[in-house]
Amino acid sequence: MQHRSEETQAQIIKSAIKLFSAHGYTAASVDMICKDAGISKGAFYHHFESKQALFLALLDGWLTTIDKSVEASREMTVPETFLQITEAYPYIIKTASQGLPMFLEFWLQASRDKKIWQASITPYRRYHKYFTALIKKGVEEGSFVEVDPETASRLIVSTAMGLLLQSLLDPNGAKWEKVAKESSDMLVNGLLKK
Amino acid sequence: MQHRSEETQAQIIKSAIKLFSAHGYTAASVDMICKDAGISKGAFYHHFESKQALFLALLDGWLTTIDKSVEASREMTVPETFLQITEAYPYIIKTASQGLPMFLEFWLQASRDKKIWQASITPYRRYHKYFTALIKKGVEEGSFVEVDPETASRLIVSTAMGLLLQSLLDPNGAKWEKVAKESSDMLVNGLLKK
DNA sequence: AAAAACAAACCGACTGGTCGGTTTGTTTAC
DNA sequence: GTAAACAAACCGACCAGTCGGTTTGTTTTT
Repeated sequence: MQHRSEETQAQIIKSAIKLFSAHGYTAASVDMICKDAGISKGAFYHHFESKQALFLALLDGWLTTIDKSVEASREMTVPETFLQITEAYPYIIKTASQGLPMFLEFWLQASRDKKIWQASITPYRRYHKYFTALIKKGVEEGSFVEVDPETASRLIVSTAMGLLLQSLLDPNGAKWEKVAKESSDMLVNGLLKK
Repeated sequence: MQHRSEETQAQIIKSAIKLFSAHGYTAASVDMICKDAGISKGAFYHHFESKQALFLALLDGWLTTIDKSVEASREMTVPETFLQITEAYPYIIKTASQGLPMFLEFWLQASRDKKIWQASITPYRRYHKYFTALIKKGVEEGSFVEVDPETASRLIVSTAMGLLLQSLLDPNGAKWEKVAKESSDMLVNGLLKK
């Protein structure tokens, strides 16, 4: 009986991502999600306590994905890590363009909803801390120029987010993958010691 | 009767900004806006054709504000303009912290609604063009290092937006005014020829 | 091995309430 | 007096969430 249950839950999540992205958290109704997932409302409330609980589950899944990719880069040296991130940008842009409205939705909900805010802010601060430590290590190693790791971390994250936002607003306004690659090159070049 | 009418309209807009920011476009109802503005629904629909029309009016007003500040910097030299922007960051951060969810709301709605998208994308492209031309001029003048003006423009806008976003998510997580100042210093220093 | 007992998964009609928008009637200004 | 400005009652559609009942699969008993 477990297999069917898992499948249903996966289908709900899949439809939820699709519909929250397309219409927003408020506008995407539970009825819509159920219809899209091909299940009943009863099944929905069997798997999730509330609409918000589903949203939090989505957030959790998304964070797990990021955690995995961060974990994967744990073994590398500092410049290697940054090189990897730089090279991953086009891929991120490409894949994020679909999930991005969803990401923005998290952001917006977090700024309004205490529960969602707390679920968002902890991992955000954790990533920031990790990034800052990485840069600090790079500076201490001598592979980076002397910068304030705290600020540099915020700057890098800002760039990534800003580019994603722009690519969301105007997908055909520029070759975003190219812009992303060049932008991060500019940033990293300014950071790496020659 | 014109005076009272203008006052009512101004009150509707004021309440709309407040409530759209606080609850989002969908969640902020016309009833809520009317109640907050201290008017009736009849008065609302006398002044605005629809909820969306009000939203577009808000966008229009916001764009006019930006236009004015861009116009004000038309007279300056290129490095002067950038210096001004750099110094304006703390002010922007400070004032935007309340209006930012509204700004994000525009973004999100634009990614879903054709009408709002068209009202957003034209000025966005115009600003980008203006910014690119500014950097190009700076490069040609010799005051900037050799960069692709297109990319540099996107990068600068990205940084600004990313910082605003981060400050929205975690207002007390950092001294954002300081981070903004330092970040733009980093960027401009990398751009200006010494 | 078959029946009985059980529990998880699921269904869909229903509820109380809210939504954007309309209609109808009243007030206010000129 | 008449037209713009506003108020209030109202409409059908839709919302998140509930609930009594049904199906489906597993475990226990015989």
